Amino acid sequence: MLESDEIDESEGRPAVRRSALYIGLRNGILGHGIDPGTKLPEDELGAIYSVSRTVVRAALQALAHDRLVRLEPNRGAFVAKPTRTEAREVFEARALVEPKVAALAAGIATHADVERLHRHLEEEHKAVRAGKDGEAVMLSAQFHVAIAEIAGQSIFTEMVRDLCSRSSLIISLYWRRRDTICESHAHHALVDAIAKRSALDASELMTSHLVDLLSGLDLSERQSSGKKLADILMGRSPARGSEP
Amino acid sequence: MLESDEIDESEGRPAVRRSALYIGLRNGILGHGIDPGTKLPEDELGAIYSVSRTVVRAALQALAHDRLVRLEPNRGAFVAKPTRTEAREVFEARALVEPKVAALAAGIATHADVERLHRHLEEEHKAVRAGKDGEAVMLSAQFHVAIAEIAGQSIFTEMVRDLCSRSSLIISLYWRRRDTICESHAHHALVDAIAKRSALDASELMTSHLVDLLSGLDLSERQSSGKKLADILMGRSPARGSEP
DNA sequence: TTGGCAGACTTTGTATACGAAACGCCGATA
DNA sequence: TATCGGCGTTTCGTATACAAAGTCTGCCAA
Repeated sequence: MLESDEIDESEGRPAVRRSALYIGLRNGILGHGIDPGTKLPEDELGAIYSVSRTVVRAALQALAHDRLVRLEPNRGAFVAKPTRTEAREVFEARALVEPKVAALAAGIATHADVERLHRHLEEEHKAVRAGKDGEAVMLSAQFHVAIAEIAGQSIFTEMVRDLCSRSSLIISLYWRRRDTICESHAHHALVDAIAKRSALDASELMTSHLVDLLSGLDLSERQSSGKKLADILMGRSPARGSEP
Repeated sequence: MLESDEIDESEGRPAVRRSALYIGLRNGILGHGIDPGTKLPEDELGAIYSVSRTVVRAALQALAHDRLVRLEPNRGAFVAKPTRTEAREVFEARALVEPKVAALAAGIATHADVERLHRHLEEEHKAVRAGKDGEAVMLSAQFHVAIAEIAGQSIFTEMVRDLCSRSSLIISLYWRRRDTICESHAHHALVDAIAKRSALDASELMTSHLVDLLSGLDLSERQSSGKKLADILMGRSPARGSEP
């Protein structure tokens, strides 16, 4: 509820207009209420939110730039379906950016910042215990963004926000059953390192946390046969490993 | 002007529609035909390109997401004016991302890739010799993007593209007179390192090249008194209360 | 002369309307 | 019976129209 606002009302970007539709749709996708690949017809969305197609299109375009929806010319909008390759690339980018950001954050975090992270952790725990999986993933992403905000580098914050958004989508697609507890544990350790102002620890913990996250994903090339076939026929990414 | 297309027709992003207006405006800003801070009225742009305000708004929104224009609610669109802080952050981000990207590129560059870079270098030289300053900066940015494309990581490519766009704007704002030759020299050395498949060299050369670029900028807080004053009065914290 | 106010003008924000392209259905034909 | 082509429906793309917010100018009063 209240955190819906916090996602986008972060102090970093004052100028960009974000309609209620944008926020709602974004939370819907990130909270896994809407499956990847789902079509998002303009009329329908306009009817739901009682706005005209004009504003729907604007929101859709913004979401498309965030890579959360895919705009196909003359076809419409669909919630994005990152490929495994994209997924790997996203995590490779995170592995580069986030340890650096964590180190920066550890270097300048105030007591209030640490307090804030602790509160966030609390919420995460609550969501996990309540079994609200989608919300937990969303809060987890917000945790990473929160660290970036502490680091105080707006460009890095943007990057992390973007990458975490996509990661949420990726997780909803490629997550294989595994214990979520370990993640919360990693977050705790991270906060401790930041509280201790240990940049090195924070950096290394972030690295291993991301490796851990990635290892929880099923990014092997096979899996659902129909999808692969469709991809090949469409000409999207035919080259890499062929599946018998 | 054939390169105008190449900027945005890169193979990385097939779905996003980019109107002629978007491309034209982008090139106008990046090529320094339009000064930062300039207002971009919807009607005027629509008249120039013979399109309705609908498509103008879409292009403006896309540009805003690229941080090339700034959208002020009920005020209109202005070409962005990065602050010195933002400028520093952009280059800090580049310092993190681009050496990594250069190393990746060096690791997998084909002969054709190196050839392409050489051709690009040639164009850069031509632009510099012709005294086309704006075009030279634009080509320089494209060079960095080209390296990212060779690296073959679409997320990194996006990042570099974004950061280079902003850098063009930053350079047009904060560049202090200095020799441009050194830059071309750095690019040459970079290509050589990539041709030799030396990831370490490429990484280090990129780092020093970026440091060099940054040192060519005047990012000190004072500088031209008039502009500074205007900045303070306009952007920072306008004295809310009435003047005694 | 200066400060404040009210009006018109300009520019943006949103809605609606119309044209175009794509998809699906159905019948005709080999 | 399977395939191909035409037609209708649906949805998107663009233009235009109207409403709201902001800005500027000119006037009046202190």
